[in-house]
Amino acid sequence: MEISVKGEYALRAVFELSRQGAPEPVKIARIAESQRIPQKFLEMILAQLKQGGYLGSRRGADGGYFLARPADQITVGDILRQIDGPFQPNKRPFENEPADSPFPEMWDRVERALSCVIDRTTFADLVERWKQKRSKRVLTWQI
Amino acid sequence: MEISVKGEYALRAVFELSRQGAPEPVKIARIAESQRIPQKFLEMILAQLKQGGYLGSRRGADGGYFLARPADQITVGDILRQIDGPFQPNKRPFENEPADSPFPEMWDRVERALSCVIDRTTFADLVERWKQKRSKRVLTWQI
DNA sequence: CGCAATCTCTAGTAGAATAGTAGAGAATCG
DNA sequence: CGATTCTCTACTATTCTACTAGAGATTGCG
Repeated sequence: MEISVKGEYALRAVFELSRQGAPEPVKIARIAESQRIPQKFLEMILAQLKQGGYLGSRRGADGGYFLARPADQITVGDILRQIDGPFQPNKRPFENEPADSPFPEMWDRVERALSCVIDRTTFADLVERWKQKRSKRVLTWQI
Repeated sequence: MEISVKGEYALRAVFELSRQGAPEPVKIARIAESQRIPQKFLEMILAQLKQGGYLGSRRGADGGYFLARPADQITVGDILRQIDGPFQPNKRPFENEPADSPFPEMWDRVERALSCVIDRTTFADLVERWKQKRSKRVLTWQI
């Protein structure tokens, strides 16, 4: 019942790209710096996200990574599953469990409850909430 | 985003004790056999659950483990947290994250969604569902 | 009491996963 | 060309997971 650091990094990286909004590529080094992620580790993560079809990239002087589709079409669940693998606690260790075990049903409930959050939260949502929070902070700061 | 095998074993063990209903202690060996859990591993798990106040035990000839409180007052969440530790993906790696990060709020939502299932499901519920399932099976079997 | 059954406590361990690091290679742009 | 940046392969220290081994402490019974 843990989210890996790698998964968390991946979310932050995609959030960073979503926040820019611009279609220009962002360099790994900049993402790493602004989100405080070890750069070499981030390289692996971004490659994995590209391979999943969520990011695109360009090499060379003005290269970098960018979203492969709009931020409102990428969910938190997409990214977590791409990085940490599927979340299915149910069909794991017990091959020969009795057919009337009450646990698979419960795991289904858990999965659905979780899905309601992570598969419905897009990065556009996250950016919007972030903007709202920031504007509040600026307001109170001004008073 | 995984449940450990140890956690799953713990759930099955407590379910086994709840199913009996009887206040007589059940031997480790029997729980291990009927739920197909390595006995020595189960010993550690049961000790941990006792230490958490969920189980009681008695040594000697007719010894064994038993529920320390009624099955409708032990939840799946209780057991999972006792074995696998608390589920809080939020306050983990980023000490110096910006105050306007949108992630802590999202992790709160996740935690609440999860809690709605695991902290509301008691072992009495599980036993009841199991009985229902079993009676259905018997019925169709009889037709 | 003596003894068998059972829980309890300490220690160890093989293998996998996590969270990285290092460094050379390939593409892109001016 | 050559500087910049992504890309690919390989390596590694540390921790975690899922166990196992064996001696010790309690309890109930005859």
